[in-house]
Amino acid sequence: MKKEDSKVTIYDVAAAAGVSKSTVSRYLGGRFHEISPKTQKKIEHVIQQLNYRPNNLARGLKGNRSYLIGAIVADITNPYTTAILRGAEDVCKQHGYSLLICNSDNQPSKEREYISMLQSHQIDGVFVQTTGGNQAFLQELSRNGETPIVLVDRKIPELSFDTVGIDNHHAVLQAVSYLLKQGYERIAYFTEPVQEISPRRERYVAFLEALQIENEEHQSLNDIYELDVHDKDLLDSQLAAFLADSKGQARAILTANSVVALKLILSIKEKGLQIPKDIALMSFDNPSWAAAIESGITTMVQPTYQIGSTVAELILKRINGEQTAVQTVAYQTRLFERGSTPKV
Amino acid sequence: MKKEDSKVTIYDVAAAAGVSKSTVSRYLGGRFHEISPKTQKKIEHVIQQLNYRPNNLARGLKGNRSYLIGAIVADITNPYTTAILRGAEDVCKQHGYSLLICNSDNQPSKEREYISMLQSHQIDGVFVQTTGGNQAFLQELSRNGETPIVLVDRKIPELSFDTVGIDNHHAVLQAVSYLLKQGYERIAYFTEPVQEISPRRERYVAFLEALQIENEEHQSLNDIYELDVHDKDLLDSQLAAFLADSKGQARAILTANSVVALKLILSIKEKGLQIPKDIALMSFDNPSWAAAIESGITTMVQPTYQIGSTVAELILKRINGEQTAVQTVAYQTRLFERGSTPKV
DNA sequence: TTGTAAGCGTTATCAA
DNA sequence: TTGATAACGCTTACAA
Repeated sequence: MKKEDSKVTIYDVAAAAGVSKSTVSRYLGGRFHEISPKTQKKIEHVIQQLNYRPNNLARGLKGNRSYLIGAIVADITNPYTTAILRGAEDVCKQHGYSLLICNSDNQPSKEREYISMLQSHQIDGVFVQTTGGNQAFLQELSRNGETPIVLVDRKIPELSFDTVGIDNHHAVLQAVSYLLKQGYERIAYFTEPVQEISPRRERYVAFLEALQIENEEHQSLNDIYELDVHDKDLLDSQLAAFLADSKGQARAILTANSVVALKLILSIKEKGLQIPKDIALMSFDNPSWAAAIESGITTMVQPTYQIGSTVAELILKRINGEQTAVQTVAYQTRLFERGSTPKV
Repeated sequence: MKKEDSKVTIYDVAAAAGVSKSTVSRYLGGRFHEISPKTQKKIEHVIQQLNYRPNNLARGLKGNRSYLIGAIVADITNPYTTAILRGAEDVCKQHGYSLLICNSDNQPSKEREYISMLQSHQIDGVFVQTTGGNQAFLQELSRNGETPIVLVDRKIPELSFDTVGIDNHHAVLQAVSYLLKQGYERIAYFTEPVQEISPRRERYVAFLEALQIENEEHQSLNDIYELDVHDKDLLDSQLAAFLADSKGQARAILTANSVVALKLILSIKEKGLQIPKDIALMSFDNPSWAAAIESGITTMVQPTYQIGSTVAELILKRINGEQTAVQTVAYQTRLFERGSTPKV
């Protein structure tokens, strides 16, 4: 009944079925036309009996495939991230792949360590929401192991990797245009440090451009605030500065993501102000709580699940040898209007 | 300069350094006292030069270690889950282990498939927030491969696995006692279907008990509502039922987790009611948005990060052969008072 | 201190 | 339709 030796191998199956390893291997590989129906039945039965599971390590060593895909994300506790992972996971599972998930915390050094680790595990592909600090390592990973790499959310212009994200430029234009149309005279943009992170930069640039296009009077650089979500004092003072400067105007804030939005909401409430009466608010991303705060927070929705599944599909295609040209997929966003941005 | 052959192996390093594979292997294993300083330097240099990374598949095949730990969670998009993963990840990384993350969606069939998959990957250990439907599979995994298994959040009484979670009984007593002390006459408990999921059952039982202990008048079974977070109509009608039944009383709702809380908040708002004026609210877990809704939602905080890191530590201990008795770690929770449960 | 050789569990190439 | 046998990249006796 119960095998007491710990691991049952292909050899045990072969012995029990009275055939050779090769035949069992053929069975495992699904090459049934090379096996007589009788032995096939027998092997099937023995595998059940022994509860045999092929060893992926051995399989990978021989076949140069690990059936592992790496995922390096900036912050796994961000709902944007998990939604993407969810999409990727479904596709991977469907194709027999598993996800090795790594959290870079936006630190290039951690990202680098994880790249190494993933390389050791012989991952068949990887997608990374990059800190931007490891171009050489990524390039080497891609070149040396021919490992397909897909960038999510954040581009690296210098490297030609498949990239999946949104049309940031268009999204910001749409957001600003909407806010202006709602009648806001003064619009600020609150973002995490722009640095060299592409979506942040694209949104930043687009924001400036949007104001210029839409309304000549808004050509002020001062309405962009870079903040660290962990530095509450800085956030508070920046909010205060904007409030002071826009006194008496119909004003709105656009935030670069939901984490910034949440911090800002707390700060606004602490100041005893109300959304949208005292200040309107709109945010990128569409966290679950967006509908539940005040009369709802208007958001710019990214198709996160689809981004994730597209990423996985691209990787799998490359793994399976498809040689299409490097591509960038930019999804359109959707403006979800809620109570935080009423007409003034 | 640039090796054009894709993978550089231990053999390449050996050749380039003019030594044998064994010597390089000794270097990799950190057994420096068995190598002359000169060759050590040489190997070190060559490894740098060639950018060599040991192949984990080969290493694992030989040494019977994959340096992989599996994580089967119910829902990766739940902030409770990601906080735990975050804790586990930090510990794993520190010890050279990587996390293979699997999302069961609370479906036993998916959980089962993932158990198989993880087994194939020869994971060195696994932690699972189990659906409860795969006891036989878990037991077999544990027995057959001697793979350490740790249960998170949810127990399986029949199986003797290390388990990490919170003291649900105490937490509920504490919550109910607090609400009563705040002056609420009528307290309802909203939970996802209790089924055989241990924390749900424990909280359920504790809730009944708490009412009996604290206040004889509350001995009504009717104030427990089981709902499916995807069935909005059901939730709406259950809320309506409780509201109708408790008309005129000072009333509060305790929710079993933050997902339920959020759905409930939406439903309450839709009905045009206010928190806490019309109804008080308190929830298990402490999602980031708890502070931002209305005057804040009072929560029962679980030490999620610590739960995650404890889980990983337990697994690693077992992997490293520590033979301590099976243990259950139950952390205490902390009541975080906010505006949703004022004194009446 | 170093090298040789066997073996980990597979798959793939050959013969039979 | 099957079965030997040689890899895959590494670790680990055992020799030298």
